[in-house]
Order: sequence, then structure tokens, then C-alpha cells
Amino acid sequence: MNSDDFKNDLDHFEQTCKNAGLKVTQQRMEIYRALLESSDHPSAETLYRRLRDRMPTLSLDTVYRTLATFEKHRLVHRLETKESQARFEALNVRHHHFLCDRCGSVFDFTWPAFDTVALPPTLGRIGTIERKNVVLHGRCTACLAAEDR
Amino acid sequence: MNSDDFKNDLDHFEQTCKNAGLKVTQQRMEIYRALLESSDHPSAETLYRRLRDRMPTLSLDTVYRTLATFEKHRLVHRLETKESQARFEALNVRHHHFLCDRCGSVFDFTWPAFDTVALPPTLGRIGTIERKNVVLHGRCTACLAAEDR
DNA sequence: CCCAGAATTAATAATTTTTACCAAAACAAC
DNA sequence: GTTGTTTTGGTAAAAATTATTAATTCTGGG
Repeated sequence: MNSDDFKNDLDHFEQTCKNAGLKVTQQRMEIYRALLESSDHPSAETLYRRLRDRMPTLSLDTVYRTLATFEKHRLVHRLETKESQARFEALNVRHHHFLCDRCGSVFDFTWPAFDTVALPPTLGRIGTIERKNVVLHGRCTACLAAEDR
Repeated sequence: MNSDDFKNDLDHFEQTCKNAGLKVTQQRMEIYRALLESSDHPSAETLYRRLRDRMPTLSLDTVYRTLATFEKHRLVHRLETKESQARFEALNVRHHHFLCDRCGSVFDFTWPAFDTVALPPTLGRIGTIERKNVVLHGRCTACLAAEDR
């Protein structure tokens, strides 16, 4: 992500907060920024540890509470994983997920061809679709390399 | 699922247990059967409640332990959801999931057209793929009907 | 610049989910 | 039958998440 995008995201964040009547506090800013800067879809705990350097007084409670607030206002997205700890990502470009079954890492990717495939007709009876996501499972390159030793 | 398929699944279950050196106990049988009979991807707690009628002495501990054992031997599959409680399904035909964002229900569907789409080339750098799954989000018909009132 | 209201903090605790422990009993498989 | 695995019951612990309360801090709007 280049610095312009970054600035835009932070602007969008401020705007969304204001629209929703949310105050733009230091903590909310930093938590959102940390999510933008992270590509590893951190959990609340991870974010907390990551931010304590910059913000020694930050409380874990605030991280959980803030993430829940963000989620409610669609600023962040809670990932679906099998792990016990929930993972989050800042909500920007549409993408899909690759999950490494060994180390649990999550990688993003885009797949334009997928978006054009017609959905199976049976879905009409199931419900209305608002989001389509692909989840791939496998081994990430790092784990593959580690296993070859 | 017709009763032949069902029998086949139970046979496959017994065979897999034996291959893995797992004893075919009453509890394991019933837990697996309950999963085969369920289309709602129940959690450990739900399975426990569901089975207590037939098996009053079953313990929750056993359900968790057994599901973990099954998962290790690839007899069941732990679903990825945002919910706190993990959900399980018996592992048979390949399918995708529709999640209702309102009531949390999970519906299965197949999508042959999806399976033929070429993956984006960028994935080569990420890792090797073992499973591809689509997760759709939306409102199930029941929730849509309820909202129209 | 000030004020009201919102948000955070600290410290603790409760809840929920999941897993673990033990000794005793049950039971599947050979 | 014997053996070794598994379940049970009861309890407990760990991990993840949410809540409480009062005091303090800070944002946003005037």
C-alpha cells in the first residue's frame, strides 16, 4: 500500500467515525492504523501487544471494545477461521483468503475470474447473497520450505 | 441422503477407525451418526444436547475429545465461522457454504462451475492449495421472510 | 477556550468455550 | 478372557471474551 492510499484510508476512517457519531480518539486511530499497517490479520491480543510500545496505557479491554465497535460500523471485518482467537482486517479492497493449515497464516489474494462465474441456481432457494468469498487451504511457501529440511 | 449412502458412510467410518487403530465405540458411532444425520453443522454443545436423549451417560468431555479425534483422522471437518462455538460436519461430498449473517445458519451447496475456474497465477508464490471453498454471506429465506413482517 | 458527553482506564470478575485431570468402570478387539 | 483403550464423573483449569464500576481523560461542538 502506498502512502496516498494509506492517507485515504485514514481519511475514510475519520469520515466514517464522524458519520456514525463516533469520536476519533487516539486509541481508535491507533488501533485502526495498526490494522491498516498489518497484513497478517492480527487478533485482539496481537494488536494489543503490538500497540503497547506506542501506547503503554492501552488496555486489552479497549482493544476488544474498539474492535467490536469498528465491526458494528463496518470499519473492520472479523475473519472466519478455525482458530479460537478471532482475527481482524481493515476493510478495504475486496479479496479472498489463503489459509496455511500448518502455521495458520492468512494471505490475501484477488481473483477477478472468480467474480464473473455465475452462481448455481439452487441458491435462489437458500437466500440472498451479499458477499462472496473464496477460502483456500494449503501450505504456505515458508512451511513448505521448512518441511523440506 | 438415502439409506444406502448412509450405510456406506457408516461403513467408511468403521473402516477409517480400524485403519487408524481407533476402537469403534458406542459413543464414537453415535457422535458420527448424529453428524451424518444433521445438516445444520452443530457445535459440540449442540451434539451433546442432541445425544443425551439416546445416551444419558454421555459426557461433554467425550464429545469434545471425540470430535478432536475425528478431526485428526479427517473424519469430520471443523467449519470456519465467526462464531465463538466451533461447528462440525461429517466429511463426505465436496461442497461450499452459505452463511446467514442474521441467524448464523449454515447451508451447503455445490457449484460445479466454480471448480473449473483457473486459480490466479499469483498463488504460486503464496503456497500449494489443498482445498478450495467458497463462503457466501447473506440472508437466508427464513430470515428474509421474518424481516418482511 | 470551555463544557458536556463520550471514551478510556484500572482492576477485577464473570462468562463462555474448550481442554485437562484422576481413578474407576466399561468395553472393543484380538 | 485378557489387554489396553475409552468413557465416565466430577472437578478444574486455561484461554478468550465481555462486563462492571468509578475515576479520569479527552473529543467535538459551541
